[in-house]
Amino acid sequence: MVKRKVLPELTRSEVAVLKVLWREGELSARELHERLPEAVDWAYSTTRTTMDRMASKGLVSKRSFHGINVYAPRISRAVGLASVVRELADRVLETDYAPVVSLFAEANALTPEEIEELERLLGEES
Amino acid sequence: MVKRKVLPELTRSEVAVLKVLWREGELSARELHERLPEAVDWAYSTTRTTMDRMASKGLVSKRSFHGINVYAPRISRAVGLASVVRELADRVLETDYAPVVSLFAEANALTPEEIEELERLLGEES
DNA sequence: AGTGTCGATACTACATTGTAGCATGTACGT
DNA sequence: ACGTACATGCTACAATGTAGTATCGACACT
Repeated sequence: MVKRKVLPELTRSEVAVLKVLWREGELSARELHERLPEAVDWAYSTTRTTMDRMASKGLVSKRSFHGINVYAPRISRAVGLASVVRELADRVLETDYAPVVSLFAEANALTPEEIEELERLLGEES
Repeated sequence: MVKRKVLPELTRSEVAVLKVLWREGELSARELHERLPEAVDWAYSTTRTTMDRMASKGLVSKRSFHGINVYAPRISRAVGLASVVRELADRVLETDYAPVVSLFAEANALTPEEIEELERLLGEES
């Protein structure tokens, strides 16, 4: 039995949000919105909608803290980035995971443990 | 004046289709459908819809040849890949274009000319 | 010649994602 | 007690993802 790897399929928007949460931890919608990179030029309400949908899907947790909602990632960086790596390697580059993992490892400053998990998640192929 | 670089924003589906067309040239919907990579697991009608929408947007040309429609790319590999590189570098990795371009150059076996154009399109930053 | 089959086309349909606005509620300063 | 700031829940609409149906022409068969 293959124990199907259920790496989530992340949209571009979801990756953008998760990246902030991985870096900063639990945040309110407003805080997250302000920390989104420049390239993500959303209206605040767009951030809100995106985060609520992500909460419905289980990608982030949502809890009320003294009246305001705070969100935290529910998938690890390794899992999230593995998903992006797989998508890129399989559908765009059609190449091995290895060089893509290297690029991500450098750019996202992954720890050795994260890199290891990432490779494990990808099925340690090549 | 900055001569706004109008690299198109390509969806994942569009990239998948373009990749086939860049490799094979002009194809009918059926031919293209059969040549899509395994990872793209569409019904034939999905391929049709996607291609027609791409034709409407000007990403591919569509002409009737002896009764059947054939499609050809309207943007070069350099332009298409530059678009993907930019998206990846800006929104996911938040890093320079250079290492990403390298990865793409290798995986997609770009010619030196294409690499050059790609870098030019990205604004030869770092 | 009439008819069934096959592939191609045009058209329609519905869910998800991208993007954003509005109405309402609550805390806080004055 | 009241206005001002945000926060929240809801609604909306366009683009994209994904796919089905109706129709039509070419060709084989009877």
